[in-house]
Amino acid sequence: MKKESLEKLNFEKQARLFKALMHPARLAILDVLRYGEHCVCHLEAALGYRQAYISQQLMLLRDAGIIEDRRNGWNIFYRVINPGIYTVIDAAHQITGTYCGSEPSRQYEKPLSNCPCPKCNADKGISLNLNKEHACPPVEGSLKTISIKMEN
Amino acid sequence: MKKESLEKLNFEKQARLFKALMHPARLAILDVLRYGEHCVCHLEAALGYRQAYISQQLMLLRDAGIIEDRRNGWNIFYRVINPGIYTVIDAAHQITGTYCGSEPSRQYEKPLSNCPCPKCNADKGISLNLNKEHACPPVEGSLKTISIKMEN
DNA sequence: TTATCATATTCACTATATTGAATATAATAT
DNA sequence: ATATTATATTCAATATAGTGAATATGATAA
Repeated sequence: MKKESLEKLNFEKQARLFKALMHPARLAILDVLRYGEHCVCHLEAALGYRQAYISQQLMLLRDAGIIEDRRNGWNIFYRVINPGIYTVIDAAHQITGTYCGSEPSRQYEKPLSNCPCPKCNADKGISLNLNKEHACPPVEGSLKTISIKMEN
Repeated sequence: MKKESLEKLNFEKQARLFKALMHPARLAILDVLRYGEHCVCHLEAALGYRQAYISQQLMLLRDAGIIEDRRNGWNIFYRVINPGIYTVIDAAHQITGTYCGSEPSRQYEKPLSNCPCPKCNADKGISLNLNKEHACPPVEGSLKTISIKMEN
């Protein structure tokens, strides 16, 4: 393939990634998933969107190759495939002037009172049956991005 | 303002940034502008799009606060306001699998045979009258992004 | 098997983005 | 002034994205 058309393809690939990130609801979802997988009802409780709406946005993120899911009984847990997506998001945060210097919050990791998922009800004796391999957050700390000027 | 609605606003601000980046032609334009300002005819010659089309995309990038322009005689030179935008773009490149490890190219800094702008015709005795302050590229090397895991 | 729970999908409508064509503007040269 | 050059804007047609409402699926419990 010609170098020129290869480049155009690269820009299209990248544009598709940005297209997936260009919606506030999807950014909010990715914010909830920052420290590990969560089920749809957790996203529902955390963000206050309707279930069908969240499912639609999840479908889009899934089609874009950003998240994947696994079923565990009634619940379907979603998680980010490549934590590098938060490098992109944090770099954007630096430009828009938010999240500068301060750590993203872990607020969604705490159990939510209005969420029926096993993660939020572990203390109430509800069977968890969590797959340990996937229950671990993909990124343990927050990703901080720094820029380094390189020699040519 | 409530913390919750402030967060929603932040996501919207960020979404607008990604929206500006979600188009292949605009990514191609930003690629040309990586090492410094260029005029519209240079973008035209470099990318092969129609003039009006480029102007339209430039307007969008300008409205998004990503680029700014200055007039110099016949030519209007565009440049990136915040080079941090390339941190976002390069982080995306890492995810899509392009530009990995290899330096972005300076190909558009060389004079183009089919571009009538003063920068491309400096050797032919055409008056330059360049504003030195703006003629310098905003970023001298390429920005490489690395991720560091932080303690909580 | 039937009911229920969590989640996904489809459809239809509206809003927004893309893009070509035509035209306008602003600076310069004659 | 007028013509020319570089660039911007407007308009219109089309394509794509956003979103509510209704419905489907698939796992589990009774």
